[in-house]
Order: sequence, then C-alpha cells, then structure tokens
Amino acid sequence: MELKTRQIEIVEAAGRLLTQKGINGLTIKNLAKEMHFSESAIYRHFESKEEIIIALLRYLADTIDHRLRSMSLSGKTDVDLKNLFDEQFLFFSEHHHFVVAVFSDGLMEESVSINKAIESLIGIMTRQLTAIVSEGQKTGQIRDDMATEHLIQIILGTYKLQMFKWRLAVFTFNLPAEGSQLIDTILRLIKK
Amino acid sequence: MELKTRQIEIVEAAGRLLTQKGINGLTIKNLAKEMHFSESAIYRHFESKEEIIIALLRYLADTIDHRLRSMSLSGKTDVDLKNLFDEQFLFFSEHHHFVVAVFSDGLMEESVSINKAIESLIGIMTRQLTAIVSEGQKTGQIRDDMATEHLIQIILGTYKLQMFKWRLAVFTFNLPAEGSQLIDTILRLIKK
DNA sequence: TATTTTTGTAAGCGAATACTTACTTACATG
DNA sequence: CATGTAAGTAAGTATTCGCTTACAAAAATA
Repeated sequence: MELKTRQIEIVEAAGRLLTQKGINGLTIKNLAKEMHFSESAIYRHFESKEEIIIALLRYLADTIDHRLRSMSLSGKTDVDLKNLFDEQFLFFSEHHHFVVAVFSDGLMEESVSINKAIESLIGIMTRQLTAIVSEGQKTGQIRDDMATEHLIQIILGTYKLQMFKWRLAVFTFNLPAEGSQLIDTILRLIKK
Repeated sequence: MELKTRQIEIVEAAGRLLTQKGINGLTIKNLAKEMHFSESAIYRHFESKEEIIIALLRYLADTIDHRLRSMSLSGKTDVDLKNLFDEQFLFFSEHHHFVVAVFSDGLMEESVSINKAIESLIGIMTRQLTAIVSEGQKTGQIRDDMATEHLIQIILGTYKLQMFKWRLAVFTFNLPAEGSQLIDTILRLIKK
C-alpha cells in the first residue's frame, strides 16, 4: 500500500513528535497542531492512530531497504561494511525525526501489528549485515573463530547504542564522523 | 530517601506493568489492580506517578550499584568482566520485570527528573566497565590500539541489545547461558 | 482506655484521550 | 455547468487519565 503525499507529511510529523516528545507526545491533537489543521482532518488520511505508527515504521523500513538494496557490494568486507553504515548515519543525520524508530524500544508492546513492523525493520539491517559478514568470513577477511550471529549482534548493538547516544545528546555531535570512527574500531577488531 | 516495604511492592508492580504492557500500560488504575487495592490507596504511598517512576529507577540503580560495589576485582580482565556480566544476567533473569529499565529508551523524554535518573543508571554500569577495561589496557591484557570509550560502547551496546532480544522473545531463552557466550566472544575479540 | 496515626475505601473532579458526526468548501471531470 | 469527490471544519461522543476529597477502620501510642 503506497502512501500519498499528505500521508507522508503526516508520517514525517509523527516521527518529529515521537523523537521530540516520546511516545506519550504522539497524540492526534499534537499531530493536528503540527500539521496546522484540525484533529478530524487526520482521519481523512488514516483510519486510526495505530495505522499511523505502522505506516511510519513501514515507510522507514521501505526507505532503508531501498537504500540498502541499491548499494552495490564490492566483496571487500571493510569497504562494504563502511558503506553500509555511512549510508545509515547519513540517512539519519538528514532525518533526525526518524531516529526514534531505529529499533523502537519505546514503541514495543503497543500492539501486535506494531511489534511485527519493528521486527521487520530489524530484519532488514540484519539481513544485509549477515550477507557482508559471512561472505567476509568465507573469504578469510574476517575472523571465523567466532559465530557469525555474535559478530552481527556486536555490530548492531554498537550501532544502536550510537544512535541512542546521539538522540540523548539532542543531535549535537556529528553522527557520520563519530559513527565512522566507531565502525573503524569494530573493523580492526573483527579483521583477520 | 529510603523506600518502605509497601513502596517497594508498588515499585515492583510498576516494573511488571512496564515490562508487560509498555509505558502506556503503566497507569494508576492498572497499578492499583496489580496491588489488589484502590487507586486512591496508591497516593498514600507516593505523591504522583512521576515519583513512582523515579523511585523505580533509583531503586534499580541502588540495587545494581550495591551488587557491583560488593563485587571484588581480581585485576584479571577476563575474570572481572565475566563476573560483572554474570552478575547482571543473573540479576535480570531473577527480576524480569525490571528489564524495561536497562537503558529505559521507552521512558525517555517523559520528564527532566526521569531523564536524570536514567543517566545515573547508565553511569553506574559505565563507571564499573571503564575501571575494568582501562586497567586491562594498562596491564597489557586488552588491546590498547583503540580508544577505551569505543571498547566500552561496543561492550555496552552488545549487552543492551542482548537484553532487548531477551524481552522481545518474552524471556524464553536462558539469558545467563547465552549472555555468557556473548561475553566470551567479546573477550576473545578485545584480548591482546 | 482515649487519642492519634496509618492505611484503606467510594465517589467524583477536570482534563485529555482517540475517534465520530454533520456539514462546508474547493476542485477536477463528464 | 452540473456533479461527484477529496479534504477541510466545529462540535461533539464515550472513555480514560492522574489525582482529590470525605470518610471509615484498624493499629499504634499516650
């Protein structure tokens, strides 16, 4: 189901509210104010609040998925891994308001459909990462004396914590620059 | 400010609600139901809902701080690091209902006092970890060709993601066992 | 035993919540 | 130019929210 332009505007506004005011700041009233029109107008574009949250997660997942798919793999683990995360850090530095949804801790337990949307979002990152890391292990570029899933978790966990810190610092530091250094450290750790 | 036994019971119930139903599931009504008495009775023990959340975070911080302080350091990085996390995994496997507060993403942006309580909670873990890792680098047990802060972030991020996955899996896997393996992998990565 | 303190209750407050209804306006299309 | 549709509004709905009040029983204290 493709989103219309007005729906995308609403989804972006919802992301802004979520990031600025947390899950309890995302109300229909606040959303209407952010859109500069009435509460009831929101319901011309979405059937419920839950639908808006799910649309937000799907929109983000589709955007990220599209960006990652269009990323060509060189086969060199260090190059591919750096590209992957440069892409991520750049995207979020241009779209602050979606940071809240990176792994969506705060949205958990709201509804079953929302949880599924979160899982799918995690899956997209994990799939691409697994492809790069396991290829690197096969071709002898990455240490293969440890489980691929462990390496994935270490990389993803570090990445996620970086996003958390960036948000806690109210986006005041240079995410692509600091993120890039972190990835360098990880690469040196896992290289053969 | 020490908590009375009834207050601790309420704080534990609040933790259960938060973990099971998310931030929006933590209402005075639900809390009263969980405690098997009326809503107004809650206000005999706490002045406001915010005070309950802060008490929860402080109680957790104090408990963890106390446990970590009573942990003797051997000077051997691998032993100390394993002890630190075994302690953590054991604690949370015995107190499922506090997992939500590990880094408290969902609680962020609720109020200034709550954010401060979260920061203090993060600080406790970071401080202990920094002590162990930087000592390990000084004594040549840990790679010193990378920044201590990077290593800390990698370890903490991995730990936090593990807790997230455990909760997403509704506590169905053995946290101390799987957590221990993860720490082993990290140790092998950062050892000299 | 008399009195104060602690801890509970039922009933209800105003505000905020997600959402609905009935109606209007602008505009594209036959 | 008539008509259907898309997109807005004001004014509501029922429900839930955190919290308060007035009162009762029990327990601790004088």
